[in-house]
Amino acid sequence: MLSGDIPPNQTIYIKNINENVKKEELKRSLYCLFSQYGRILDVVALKTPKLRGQAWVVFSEVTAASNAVRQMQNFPFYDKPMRIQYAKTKSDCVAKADGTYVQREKKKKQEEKKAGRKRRTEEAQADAANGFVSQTNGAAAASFRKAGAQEAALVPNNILFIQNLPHETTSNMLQLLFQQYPGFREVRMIEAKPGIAFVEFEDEEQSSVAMQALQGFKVTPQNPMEITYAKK
DNA sequence: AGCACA
Repeated sequence: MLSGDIPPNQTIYIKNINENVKKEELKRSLYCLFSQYGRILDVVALKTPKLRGQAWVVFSEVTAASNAVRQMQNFPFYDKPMRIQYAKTKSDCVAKADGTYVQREKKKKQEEKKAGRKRRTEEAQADAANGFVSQTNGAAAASFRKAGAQEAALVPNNILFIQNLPHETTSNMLQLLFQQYPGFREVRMIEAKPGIAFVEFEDEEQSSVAMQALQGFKVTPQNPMEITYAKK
């Protein structure tokens, strides 16, 4: 296994990230890219010498992390294939949620105490969760798997590409949804290609906000919107 | 290659 002996974790660790990408943009792009696998609780990225080129994405479910590790493995992200593993330790934000969080200073002492102890239950739960098979995949990953690793990287831009719409969707319906977000310009649909649409914003900041807000929005119960950035 | 939470 590429992920080695690291047990499943609801947080994924990503390395080989293009170091030229600014921290805030990186976080936003990771959020957009991985939100198709489930609810994201946090994205951590530091640009310190030791930590640049790496990031952590914290999911609310281990299953989401497992799908992300498998399906986004080697995804060309800003021209570099992502290398994804489970994180080695629990993220602070989940420790805070489950009540096990301790301050960074106290943590040292606690490490020594629990050195002999095992964490069987936690690992067993994670393994069980890991057994599930993925069901829904977002558009970016789908086209990535079809096209293979030579596919262009997903680059944030001001135009969103919407898929999985019911065929009866009209541009007016989409406009109602997207115009509530600042910077909205227009919806474009192509008669010959039902089920998809392009939504243009003034800039990539604003398109990203709308993407995050409406990602997975269920137009019908069977039609969660799959939103990616349009190819340039 | 590199596993943190400023």
